[in-house]
Amino acid sequence: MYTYEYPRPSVTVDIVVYGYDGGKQLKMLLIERGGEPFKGHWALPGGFVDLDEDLETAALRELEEETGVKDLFVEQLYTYGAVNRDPRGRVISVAYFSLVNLQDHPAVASSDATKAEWFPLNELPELAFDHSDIIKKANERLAAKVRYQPIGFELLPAEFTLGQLQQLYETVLNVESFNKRNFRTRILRTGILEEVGRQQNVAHRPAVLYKFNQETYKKLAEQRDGGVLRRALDFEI
Amino acid sequence: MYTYEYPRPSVTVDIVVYGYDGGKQLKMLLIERGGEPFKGHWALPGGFVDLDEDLETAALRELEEETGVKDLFVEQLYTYGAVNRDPRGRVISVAYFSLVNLQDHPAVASSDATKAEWFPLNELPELAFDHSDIIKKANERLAAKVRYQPIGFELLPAEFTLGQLQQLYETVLNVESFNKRNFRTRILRTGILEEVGRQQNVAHRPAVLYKFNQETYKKLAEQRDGGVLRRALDFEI
DNA sequence: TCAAAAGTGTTCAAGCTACACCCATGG
DNA sequence: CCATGGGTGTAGCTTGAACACTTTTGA
Repeated sequence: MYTYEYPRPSVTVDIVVYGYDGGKQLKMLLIERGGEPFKGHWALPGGFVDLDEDLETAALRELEEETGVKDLFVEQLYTYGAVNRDPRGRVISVAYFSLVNLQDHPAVASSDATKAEWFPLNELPELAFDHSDIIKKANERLAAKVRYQPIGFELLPAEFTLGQLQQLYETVLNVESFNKRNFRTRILRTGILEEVGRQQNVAHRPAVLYKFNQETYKKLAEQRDGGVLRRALDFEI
Repeated sequence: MYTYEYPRPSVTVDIVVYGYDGGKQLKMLLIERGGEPFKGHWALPGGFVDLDEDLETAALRELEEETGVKDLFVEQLYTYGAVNRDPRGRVISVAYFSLVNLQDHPAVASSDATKAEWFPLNELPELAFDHSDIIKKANERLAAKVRYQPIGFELLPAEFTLGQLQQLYETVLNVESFNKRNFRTRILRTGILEEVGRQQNVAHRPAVLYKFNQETYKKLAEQRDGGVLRRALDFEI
């Protein structure tokens, strides 16, 4: 038992993991809760933070314990602390956000306690706690992020075609289709893609395979953060 | 005394408040700590979250208690939870972010316990805890925010000239000077400014005074969030 | 030889940048 | 009448959007 002079909340982490398999839908990793509250409901992976581990460490640990998915980059999303968000008492949850490609992280371990599953984004079940709020915010973050960062780093396999990249963007931004010509021009102009070969055995003209050049990307990102603004003001209003 | 089956961290809030007075420097609101740890050091306003109040409520309450500043909009910034960030034990802090104009919030109450003061951003003292990390992140957020949101809503008095608005942007983005012509064109094109009069008694051609039109801004923001993208992809890299 | 997807050339309009210039006021 | 900051016209270039077209492969 642990005793304190003032009352303290519990602190948890929840992780929103998006997966992409090349199709027209992103997927999200959910678990079925094995215990109360919300037993039997689907929820985001997550759990209580140990006192001797950082928040991000806790997120990765819980994710692996509950779903078997590991070795991914997470980014903090938002912290949820409404007084009554958890029937067990005051629970403050730090939400994390991650992108993975399903080729690298297909295995979803079903431990004895929990069942884990990838759901298409437009077919999510009803969720426990305020997890649908968290997902809503994560969706907004993703849509914003895709505008200024090459999310393909994480969502696509190491080598991919421009067609796959375009399909991914159309999926994430939920648009019919970009103009192929313009998409290619813009992406290639950035210089963050590097040719690595050609497709084999496809029933059409084989596409050039590309990989992301992390170094070039970092240089460009530094320039941006260093104040070399392409436009003085954007007012993307 | 409060007893729990598992150990729990303490949870605090910290608030980064930027103030603007029309000059070439933004200011930040800091308090001098009256107790240990870091007694006598400067720090962000903040404190422990009560179990029956939301996080944002706690942030506003602590801010008013410590500095007398109230009635402002805050936005969540980031949550800091490194294991050893506080010598008192495991303390997780949810940081908030706010913009105010110093005309409306000049009074900085010095309660018996704490001293509060506005510091120019480039003359900040050494800070307690990991508060300089928090401020660094807040600065990044501010620089990003200014690109896509009219921060003048909060930082300027109700009526202002385009010259003042431009001075603000130059201050926040830390650039020498924008081209006046282009700045005016871009801002006015958005339609979020509304003429409300003219300057009086100035030793030069009196400028038109503007105010922000919140309604027009909301409409535009909804359009943007609703998917009407001005450009398909930005890659502001 | 056909279907399918990759990949290119080019036009037109919109937007950004830069520079030069005029305007109104108080001292 | 001048210093000061407000305010405007416009040329030249860059970028974005759109469309039509050619290329390469396996079946």
